[in-house]
Amino acid sequence: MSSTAGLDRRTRRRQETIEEILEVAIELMETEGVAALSLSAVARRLGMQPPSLYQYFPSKMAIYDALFQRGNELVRDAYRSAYAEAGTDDQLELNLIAATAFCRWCLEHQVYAQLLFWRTIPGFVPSPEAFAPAQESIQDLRDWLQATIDAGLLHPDAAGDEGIALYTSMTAGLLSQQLANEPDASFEDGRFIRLLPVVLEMFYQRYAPTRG
Amino acid sequence: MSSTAGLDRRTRRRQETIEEILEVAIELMETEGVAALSLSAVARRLGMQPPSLYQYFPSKMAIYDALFQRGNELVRDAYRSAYAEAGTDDQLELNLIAATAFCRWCLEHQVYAQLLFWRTIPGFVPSPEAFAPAQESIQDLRDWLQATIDAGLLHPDAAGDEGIALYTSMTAGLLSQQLANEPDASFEDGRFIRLLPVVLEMFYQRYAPTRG
DNA sequence: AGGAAAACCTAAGACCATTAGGGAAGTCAA
DNA sequence: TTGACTTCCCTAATGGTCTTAGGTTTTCCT
Repeated sequence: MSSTAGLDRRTRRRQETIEEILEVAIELMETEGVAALSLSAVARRLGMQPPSLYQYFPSKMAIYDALFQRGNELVRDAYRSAYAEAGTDDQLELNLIAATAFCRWCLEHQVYAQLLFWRTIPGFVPSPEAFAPAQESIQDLRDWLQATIDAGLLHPDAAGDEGIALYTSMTAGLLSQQLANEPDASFEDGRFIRLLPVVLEMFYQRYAPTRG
Repeated sequence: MSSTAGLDRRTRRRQETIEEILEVAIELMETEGVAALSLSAVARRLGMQPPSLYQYFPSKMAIYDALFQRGNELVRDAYRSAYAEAGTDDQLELNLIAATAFCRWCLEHQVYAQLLFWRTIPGFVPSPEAFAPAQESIQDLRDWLQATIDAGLLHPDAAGDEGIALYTSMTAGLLSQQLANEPDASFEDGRFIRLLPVVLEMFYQRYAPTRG
């Protein structure tokens, strides 16, 4: 027992350090810019020497990768809990609630959003593991659209490839414009992001159940 | 005359060097990534020492700024000539032609697109001069939408702030998704960008002239 | 041809990521 | 408790980055 307890303690401390590194990395990216992350600055803030970080991550890209995965998990958790806690059975309203939670999270975590959806870090390619939760999110969206179709509120094409591409493009477009042109606006006041209900409405119009 | 001719020659050579620097910078960004631009690499390819570049640009950010301005001018020229050369009077078709030219140019000049629409270079803020042509483009869009309204094909709200925000967000969304997820696809095959006529159609639906 | 200006250089400072290798501390088994 | 092993963190060093300072060479006009 004591042997595993010791091991646990060690791995727990290690895990804590890893968390700290990621946390500091996010903070620095918030002030300096996502692509301007400096391992030296991270080490400095942790009271370490830069090479010590290599005990925890094999490279700077590995830190980006860990954050990519974490961000995907966090945003997924965010919209899933919003969805789960919604007090309604209206599938259309549920979609809006989930989309709102998703976009709100992105605005409140712009560093993650940049990492996840723009992928502009030179040389960074997310690993399959890090990418997995993103595919989960796509599947969630597909499931919800399918549920909306099953409820007779959308045309079956809405959950097809074109529907998904349209849905993600329209929401990503609002986010993209908001982040690039008015990053400091709130979710409510943002000139672009406040159009989220509008674009969903447009999507519903295009995939109205009676269509075709 | 010879005095001004000599001066011209000198300034012309200088201008040529500036062009070369910008050209090489774009090429390097295409292969290495936009944020990974290295002045040393630019100098190397030009057969110069890095400090010599400071004769032409006061900083790396100034190069980004020049490219930001140039990109805005180039994309503006691209959609304007497509618009001018279109052999139709149908305002809706003209809009599609201009939007297509715009998006196609962005796909063919992804480095510029990243610089112009995502603005993820840490520390880079475009100067007012560099930003001016971008505002011109917004004005062009507004003018065209207004022309479409005047032709009785759109509701007056289409050229309002919400209309513009919607229009730019929807096209930017397609571009954003295409660039991030499928950057190598052609304009015709791109899973996202090929939906451009679809989103324009949705826009027309929302701002149908009979609405309200 | 002389003088000014532009173009380019070297040297240096202050950063950066990363590798190599060593020492100190914690942990485990005997 | 002691010896061994692992983890953690360090210093030193390599080779890269942007940028400034200051000097030299080339170009050009009078």
